[in-house]
Amino acid sequence: MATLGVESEEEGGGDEEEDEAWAMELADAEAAGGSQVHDQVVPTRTSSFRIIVHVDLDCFYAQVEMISNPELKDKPLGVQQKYLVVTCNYEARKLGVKKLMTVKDAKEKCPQLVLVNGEDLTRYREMSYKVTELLEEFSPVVERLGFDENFVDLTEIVEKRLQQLPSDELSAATVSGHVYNNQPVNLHDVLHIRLLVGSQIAAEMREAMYNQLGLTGCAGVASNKLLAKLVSGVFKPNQQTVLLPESCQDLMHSLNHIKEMPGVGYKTTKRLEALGITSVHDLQTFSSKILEKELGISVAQRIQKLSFGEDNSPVIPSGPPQSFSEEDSFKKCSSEVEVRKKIEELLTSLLNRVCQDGRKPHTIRLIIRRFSSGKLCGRESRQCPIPSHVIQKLGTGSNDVMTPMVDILMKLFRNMVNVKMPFHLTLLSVCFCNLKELSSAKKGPMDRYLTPSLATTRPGKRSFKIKDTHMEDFS
DNA sequence: TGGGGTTAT
DNA sequence: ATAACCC
Repeated sequence: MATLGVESEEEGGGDEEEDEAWAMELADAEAAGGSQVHDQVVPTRTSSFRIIVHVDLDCFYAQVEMISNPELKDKPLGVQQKYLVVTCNYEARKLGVKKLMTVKDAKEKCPQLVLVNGEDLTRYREMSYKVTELLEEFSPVVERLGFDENFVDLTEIVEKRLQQLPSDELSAATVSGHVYNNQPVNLHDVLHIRLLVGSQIAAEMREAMYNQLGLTGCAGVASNKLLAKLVSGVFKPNQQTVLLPESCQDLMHSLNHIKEMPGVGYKTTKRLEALGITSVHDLQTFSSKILEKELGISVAQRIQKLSFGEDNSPVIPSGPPQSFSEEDSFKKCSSEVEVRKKIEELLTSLLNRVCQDGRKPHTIRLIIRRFSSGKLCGRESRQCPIPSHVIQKLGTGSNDVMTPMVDILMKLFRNMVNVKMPFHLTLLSVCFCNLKELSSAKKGPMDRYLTPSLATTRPGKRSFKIKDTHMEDFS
């Protein structure tokens, strides 16, 4: 349990109280201090100040494409999905192409634009996990955000490096990359020193990414995830920036609109605007009570703290994915025959992926989007458990697992859509989730005998706090 | 407007 | 099962 630089000690104290103290510290960034309780030294963290790095690859899909085909390197390149240029390299950006521009607009802006199709994510996904695995070598605490971003909690390795560093070398310590605001580093300030060491590790990470994978990216180093993420984007392609605590408010106020705050999405932005809140300063100074009544206590308290640059959310190791899904969107799909055909395509790719992963999904889900329906993003889904005899066949490759799966999905489909009435779909997606290490036989005491020591819940994921309720197959 | 992902309710 | 968030 000794993460985050806690000197764990076993004084025969109750585990339960230790867990409480631990959870408290996670929840409250200010709860530091060498509190002495009952003449027993409670894990005294020097401070609860963490060192977090956010690593953000430059135009990731475009980079992968340029590695696949080096002839694209010096040309303006866009990656296309359906009618959209989802990302593009910096050559293309110079010529006015933006992310998520329609192909039509992009070609108008930049007739020389070279387009490659990026609807198949396989190579991007594979490269993405190579990056995460490389970062995990520095510290196992790596959280993925999409395919091209990772957070790493550097607190522990920074401590280790400082302990190994002779004091005469400390005065020669230098920051790697930019310092936000050009703020001077104070070598007598322990927090500055720790961030500075963090910046050096960030530089090593970027070097390793380039040398081993050929990828460039940005990094931001700060005391929490929010700040690390915001500061990583300050100097943009292939550079890094560290934020010193004194410049935190400057960074927050550099945002021109609350919608630029990670954690404040489309819906919340609209509701905040309705309250007259548009800037970070507006949000900081708005009545907490009214905000809580308007957005609910949870969202209100979280985003208002975010507006001050406060974020106590831990870096949660992502581990292997929780789900695998494949989508296809189209102008029109309106017959059962077409639906079955699309489902078979999606399933073919998914079965390959699930087979490679090794774990077994115990739940399958079908997602659709109907035409028009006014709603943006109006999706509907149905899910059900995968029958155990089908699960068993999953790894074995040869047997026909396709047919029973398609049958299940078509039943889910008919449960959602009345096929006797006309319908018009614009998207189909299939998702495998509820992944388990082994297809555990039904249940009962024998199970523990046959598959010893294989926990069904993921280690690392909220391992504290959850009391380990033993849940049996639910979906 | 894509093709993915996550957690909370 | 949906809704919010992230890329």
